[in-house]
Amino acid sequence: MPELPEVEVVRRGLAQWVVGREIAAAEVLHPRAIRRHVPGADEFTARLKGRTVLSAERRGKYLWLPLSGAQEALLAHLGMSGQLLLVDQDAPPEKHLRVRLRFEDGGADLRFVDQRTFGHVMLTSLAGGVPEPISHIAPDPFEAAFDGPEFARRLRARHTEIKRALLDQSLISGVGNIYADEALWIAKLHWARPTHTLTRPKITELLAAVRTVMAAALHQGGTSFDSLYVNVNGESGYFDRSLEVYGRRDLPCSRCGTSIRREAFMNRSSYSCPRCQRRPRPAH
DNA sequence: CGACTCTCCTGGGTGC
DNA sequence: TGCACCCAGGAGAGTC
Repeated sequence: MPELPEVEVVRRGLAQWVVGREIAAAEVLHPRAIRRHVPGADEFTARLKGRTVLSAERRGKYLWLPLSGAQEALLAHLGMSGQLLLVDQDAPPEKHLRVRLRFEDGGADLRFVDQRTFGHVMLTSLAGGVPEPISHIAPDPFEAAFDGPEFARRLRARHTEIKRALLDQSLISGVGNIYADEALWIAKLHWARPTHTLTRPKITELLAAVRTVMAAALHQGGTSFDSLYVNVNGESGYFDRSLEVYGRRDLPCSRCGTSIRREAFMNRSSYSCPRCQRRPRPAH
């Protein structure tokens, strides 16, 4: 489940191994992978041919590669299971290979492999350096453009639960289910805490927790990827060791020893410590 | 427009 | 061994 740290690891790999190379050919092996590219597969491949990758950028969980020529970029979202792999061009196709880019230099392909097909790629215009389809996404907490006081103001104006707000990419981008649970545990907040009851200092504390947990994950992930393998892999578990609550149902809280609980939340799971993270009083 | 639910998808795990 | 079922979850579409 790639969130900001995992996507940043991929971005760094792309910056090192794909930037500066000219695309020779693109191939779409599954139409769903380019479902957001409205003009379709033929147009997608035609427009990519001959373009050179200029850089590798990221906002939240989105990645994009600005291209030579018009102000356009190849935009990618990894979804749940997406991987961007650098693979020898003669290597056999992966079982879930969706899109393949070949390069003029004859070096490794860039392959988009995605088992569950929640991810996608598309070719899109850039407006002020940001892909047009993600103009509604807020900056992520590691960007200079991220405005902490504005985030606090908007959060307090909402009438919803804090975890819903953390997962809302238009308020703050890059946070997913795993790091939301981890940050809430650090800040000792229950996921159902109403946003309008949070004080500004508490929001500052929570924001610091978000940055702490993501920076720690990035530090681990950034040291574990192979130079020729740009990978986001939910099963590798390379960040699992640092998790305090996510997936730790019935295991002891490292702060107080109480068993971690799992609760249903938005058709998924939320993990928390019943003692450190007290459920808010029901609204009435 | 805000708040919320539904939906897309595949494969691993579980219970009978 | 087979099969029905559940679960993982990001984010756009749709509803009220």
